[in-house]
Amino acid sequence: MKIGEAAATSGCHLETVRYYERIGLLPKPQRTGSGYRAYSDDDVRRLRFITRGRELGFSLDEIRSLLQLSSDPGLSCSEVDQLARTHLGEIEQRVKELSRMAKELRRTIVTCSKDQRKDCAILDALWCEKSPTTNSAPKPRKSRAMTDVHS
Amino acid sequence: MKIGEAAATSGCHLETVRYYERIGLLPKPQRTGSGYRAYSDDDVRRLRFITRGRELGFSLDEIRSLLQLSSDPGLSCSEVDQLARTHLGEIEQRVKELSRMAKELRRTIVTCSKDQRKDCAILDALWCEKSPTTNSAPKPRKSRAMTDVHS
DNA sequence: GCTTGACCCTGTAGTTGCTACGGGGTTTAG
DNA sequence: CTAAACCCCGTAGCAACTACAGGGTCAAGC
Repeated sequence: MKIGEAAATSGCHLETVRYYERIGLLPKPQRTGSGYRAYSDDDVRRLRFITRGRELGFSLDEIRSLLQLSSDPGLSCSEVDQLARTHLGEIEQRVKELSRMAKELRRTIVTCSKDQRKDCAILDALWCEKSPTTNSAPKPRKSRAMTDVHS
Repeated sequence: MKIGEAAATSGCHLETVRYYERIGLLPKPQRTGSGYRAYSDDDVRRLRFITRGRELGFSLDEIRSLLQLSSDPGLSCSEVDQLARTHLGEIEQRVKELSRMAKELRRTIVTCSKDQRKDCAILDALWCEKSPTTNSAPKPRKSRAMTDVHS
């Protein structure tokens, strides 16, 4: 199977397949006499493993670990489980953050569309003086002025 | 105000401030006699605008638009509103995708922890033969074999 | 006066996960 | 025999930073 077909059947971009090979996620495939990549069924399965992992939001590094764990005859299911749980936690965290964002945006958009004149609630929300959560300036060392501004 | 303080009060990394200047999101600030950046209150407000925008998930390009709309005396609130609504839609989409991922992962993790032996449900899910949604191979053009594999 | 350390400067390269390009070679249908 | 469709390689680009290396500045303490 040539690269184009391998890419199509595993649902990823042709250049992505070469990229996975370049970073060592996919083994270097056989070559035809004219230098074309020739993928075995196993290669394609591995590629599908990767794309499915990506669909589930695993990073390429995590997928690398999963592949390694998978090939380990010592069968370390608990490590796989741990990796998946950690990853799930991260996704849930991200969902929470995005939901918070969405909520705030929705709120702002609603109040904005009420008064469609002079003041825009969305811009106001962005310009607002609310100080960022926790941050101290780096000890201004008795910062005497800064009067010598030029140009 | 020097860069370190400006960064701290607006809640972003010092190098990020320089980055925003480099890409033209933040105007080039005044300089002290010794070449240090000297930020005005307006500069810092603008920086805060940017960081707040980022917190709401706007891209730097979107923030650039918001800043431009904001400075427009012709007051085009509807454009701001449109941008925010589009952005909200994207965030909601992302939340949906991530929630789907999380759901599938949770399902897989649960079934995996049941049988903590030979077969790992998580790896199985990744190795599974389920073909990717919609994808046709690129017309194998009667692809005659590929028998000439070498090396 | 001199050192120490915190701060600042510039420019460049790295990160993740691709995607796109230029400039070529190969294969096969018509 | 030509044109289209496929493949090769290497490099550069994207977003949005972050992290150096290799220097300069400045105030305080000894």
